[in-house]
Amino acid sequence: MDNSPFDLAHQNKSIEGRIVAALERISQAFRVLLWNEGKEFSLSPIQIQILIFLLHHSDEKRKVSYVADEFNMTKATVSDAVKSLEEKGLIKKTYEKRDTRSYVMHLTKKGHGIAAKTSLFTKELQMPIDKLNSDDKENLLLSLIGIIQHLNKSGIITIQRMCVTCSHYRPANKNQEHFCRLLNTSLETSELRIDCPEHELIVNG
Amino acid sequence: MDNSPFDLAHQNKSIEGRIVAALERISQAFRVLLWNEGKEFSLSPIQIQILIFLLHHSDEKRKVSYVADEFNMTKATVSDAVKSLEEKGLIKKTYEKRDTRSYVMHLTKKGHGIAAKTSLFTKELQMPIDKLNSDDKENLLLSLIGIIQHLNKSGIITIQRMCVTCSHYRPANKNQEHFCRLLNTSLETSELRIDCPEHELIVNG
DNA sequence: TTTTTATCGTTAGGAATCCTAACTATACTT
DNA sequence: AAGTATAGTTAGGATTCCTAACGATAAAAA
Repeated sequence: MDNSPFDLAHQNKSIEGRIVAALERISQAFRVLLWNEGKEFSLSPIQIQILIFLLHHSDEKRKVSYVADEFNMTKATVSDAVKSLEEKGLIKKTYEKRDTRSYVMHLTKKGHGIAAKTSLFTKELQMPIDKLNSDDKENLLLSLIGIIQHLNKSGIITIQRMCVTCSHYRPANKNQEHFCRLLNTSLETSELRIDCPEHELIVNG
Repeated sequence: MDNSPFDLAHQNKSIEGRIVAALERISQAFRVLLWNEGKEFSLSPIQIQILIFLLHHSDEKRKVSYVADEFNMTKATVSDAVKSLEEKGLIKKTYEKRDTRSYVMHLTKKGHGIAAKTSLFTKELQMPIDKLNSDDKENLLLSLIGIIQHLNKSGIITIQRMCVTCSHYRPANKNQEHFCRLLNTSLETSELRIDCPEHELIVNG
């Protein structure tokens, strides 16, 4: 049991354990940044996240169920937050004829303004990344993509829209580049997307 | 304004923006993992985090104020969680003679057991990291350390105990290795710590 | 067509998060 | 001895986040 890859000593003393610890610290930072940003506009973290999400995603994703999956929360939780955002006049609900059970959320002018401002909440994280050299950035991105992919496979992150899980994507082999069959172009490593609007999940069958 | 490093297009289209997006996803995963883990033992995320923290840190850090700083929360929030942990019989408070205002938290046997189990909640993150090659791991660790260092400088993360902010540490230059003056040994990149018990903050002046 | 089943979102109830502000008690300063 | 700083608590409040039960609509099966 002592040399199990997951024993405590290992978690603390191995480089893998340190990387996890570092990621944990950074994820704390996100929470802090989100909280700070929230204070300025009297918004909760989830409320801000929803606003920002609406800024960048298309109608079929602007629904309670999708957002709930996106943020790994229940519909009830999202419903609460949406209610609050509506009362504050930051979003509007638009019901469609073909299915009146659900609705699409839209940012109001005011909501759009706040979303645009708060979407910069990650700038403190971006600054040190800017300073890395190109190779380090590529390695970092690839490593993180690998981690997310695994988290996705094991069901911890239910939704994502990365190239590497997309049916349009063909992976890089030796002497070969990443390729997107939808755009019909090869992709640099630095162009691999984390959140592609055209993402289509690979279906096993 | 369009070419500002922080405009929206940049955040989405640059590699830096993608790295941030990836980190954001991973930080969501931490929340999910913590929540899942919590369900098993009827513990909230912060309660688990405190238990795990107690598992690895010395007496002078096992106090409400320190833990509050560690997790970037107010003392009130920590006080609540501690109260709950005490009621559940997972920790005990030990008052010291020299200062009866504060106390040191100790894990009970039961608390220790749960802490040990829940401390493995990051194993899903560790698995994909294990698969990276050594160079990638080192680069990843270094990149993350740089990010944390910046977050620390700008006051977002108040406490950390990394080599690179320690008074015992001498940085690597060309042809030179990282060095710890306390241990009096050079350090491999893979040995750089994120949470060193001997950490002493560099004091300017 | 009618019934059943599935899906969309809401509400209700509850424990916990997380804050600010005011408070008690102890310790340190002068 | 008085004033100031620090440790932790409590109270009050908005929000998070859950589960469970609930209406309403839509899709599938009978």
